[in-house]
Amino acid sequence: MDQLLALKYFCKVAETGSFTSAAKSFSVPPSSISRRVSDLEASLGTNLLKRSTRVVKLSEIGKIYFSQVSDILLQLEQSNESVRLYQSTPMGQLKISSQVSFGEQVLFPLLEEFRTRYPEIILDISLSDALSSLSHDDVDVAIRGGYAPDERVHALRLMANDFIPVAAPSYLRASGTPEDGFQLRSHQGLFFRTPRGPSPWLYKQDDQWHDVSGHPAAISNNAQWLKELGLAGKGIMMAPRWWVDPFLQTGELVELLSESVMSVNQDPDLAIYLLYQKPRYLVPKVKVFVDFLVEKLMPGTQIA
Amino acid sequence: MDQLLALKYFCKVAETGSFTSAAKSFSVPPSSISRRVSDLEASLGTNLLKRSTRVVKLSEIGKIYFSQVSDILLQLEQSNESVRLYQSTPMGQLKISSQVSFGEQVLFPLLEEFRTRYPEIILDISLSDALSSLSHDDVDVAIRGGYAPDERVHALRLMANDFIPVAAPSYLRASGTPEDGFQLRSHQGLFFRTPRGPSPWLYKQDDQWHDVSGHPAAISNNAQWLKELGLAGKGIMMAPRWWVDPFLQTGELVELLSESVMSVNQDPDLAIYLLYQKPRYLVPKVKVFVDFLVEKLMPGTQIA
DNA sequence: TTTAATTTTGCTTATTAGGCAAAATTAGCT
DNA sequence: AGCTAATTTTGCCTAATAAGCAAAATTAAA
Repeated sequence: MDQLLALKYFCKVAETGSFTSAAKSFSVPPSSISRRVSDLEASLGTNLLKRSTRVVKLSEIGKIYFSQVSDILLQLEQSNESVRLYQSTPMGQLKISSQVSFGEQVLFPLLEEFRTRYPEIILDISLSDALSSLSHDDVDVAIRGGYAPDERVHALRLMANDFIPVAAPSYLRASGTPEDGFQLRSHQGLFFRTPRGPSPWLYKQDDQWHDVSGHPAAISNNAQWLKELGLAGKGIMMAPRWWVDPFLQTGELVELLSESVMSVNQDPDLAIYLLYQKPRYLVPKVKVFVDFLVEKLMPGTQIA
Repeated sequence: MDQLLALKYFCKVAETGSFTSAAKSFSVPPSSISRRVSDLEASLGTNLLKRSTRVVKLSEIGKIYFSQVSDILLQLEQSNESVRLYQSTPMGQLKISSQVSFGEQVLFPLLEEFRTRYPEIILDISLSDALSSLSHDDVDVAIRGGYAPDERVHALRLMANDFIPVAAPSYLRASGTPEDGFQLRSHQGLFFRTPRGPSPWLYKQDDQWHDVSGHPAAISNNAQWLKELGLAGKGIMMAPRWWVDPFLQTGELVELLSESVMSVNQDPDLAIYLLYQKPRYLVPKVKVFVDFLVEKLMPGTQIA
């Protein structure tokens, strides 16, 4: 028996005092109402209504049951409504995981505008360079360098992630400016350690990749420290263009070998990806965040 | 969709963290659980669960919905339980309607025991000689003189209701003791007025009924006043034997023409009936009251 | 990478609600 | 008091939907 339906029918009969009018408001024949209410009474083993052809009144226990059940139905309707609200307006906790450096340099400056635009969204940002799969961790969206992972996940290419060799003018004055990729091997290197180990310096010549990593002067997973070392002229470092761009502008760092093809990875399409789960029903808070990042970082782009 | 079933399934999945275990506890195949929960999610347009083959976790809105819904289900179960309690133990308001004289003389002395035996029943006694049909008035049981009415009503014969002519010794000394039914016509009469008019005195001779009503000395629907007049020797009165029995014992009233067949009604089976509705599901409070009256007034009798 | 537990899907069967018409019930009218 | 008309209930059929089973898909863990 569809008990909830029976309860709705019963309450309507109790409210209107008539099976016929209840039937009208549900657009079903009166016989349906009669049967459902009878079933309900049978399942409870009680008479909820005192029937007579003209007037339908509640029995003593029917009155009690009605007052409780009508309240319960109201609560249920409110719960359903709150879910619909959640699905129609951006709200709730939005858990974002991002690479440390991207988060610090790109993401954080944007978030204040996001927060004022969607005050009902509570941001929960985790910066980490450990790659966390969306499914395991309790994360709504993740921002990662690399390439598109499995298919259950939307991957949106936010921006290129080309690595270029850079050094401070002071270093170049002291150690010389490399004119060729292979010369890098004799230089001091500041290496970023990924979870898969220190990123090598790769140099492409005649469709062949060559490891041209210099002498490690420092290795760290903390990009900020490496940047400080680089600015202090302690060595050459391979860094994403977007990350060192401010220093290239001021001349605090200089791009090396701009004519050559350099990378830290043999995959040609290194990029920053925005990853989010692809559920049957997309949650507004996620959608507006994705839209927001597209708007800010990929102007003029349509999301798929 | 049976939404309530879906909600129960969903809550069980949320509690156990597994479709399979939920399926076991409902003894249905896991596919049923899966489908019902999917339907529920579709009807709400949301993902309540984050599924992965090993672990099923609640989504953000799923957590909220679950906490609300599980409470609602609990409330509903409590309401159902309270109905079952009502159907299994005597409780609630018991509305009794009775003839005035029967109520005063027979019923009231019994009720204190009933009240102590069933403290959860709140008695609501209406004494009236107007015959109220059970269906119209909000009455659980009615006690009426007469004979069995329609079939939707249980009629239990509580006791005989033979009317006998009585008078005070003082009256008989002053006006003489009638030796024959027809002599009553020359006597002073104290008449009880029923809703259908004053009750006549009927005398049966040779299978023929004769109206032998005396001169009306007083007519009233108030039996108490008539009784006082009778005790004061103001006339003869036709009264139920059970009503005047205490005075016959003390000699304050004397039965007349005990050899003759007298009545106030041509129906032979005048009796006091206990009437109560015959619903599909008998309510305990009514049942125990009926049983109680049978026990007290009809010792050794089985109720039908 | 393979394995094994779990969920989902495709199909059929069984159950249950809807729908219509006729019968039964009864409040109100004359 | 009997009749009328509105209402509820019942019988029977159809349509919708949940259950049941097996196979496929998925994925956490070994």
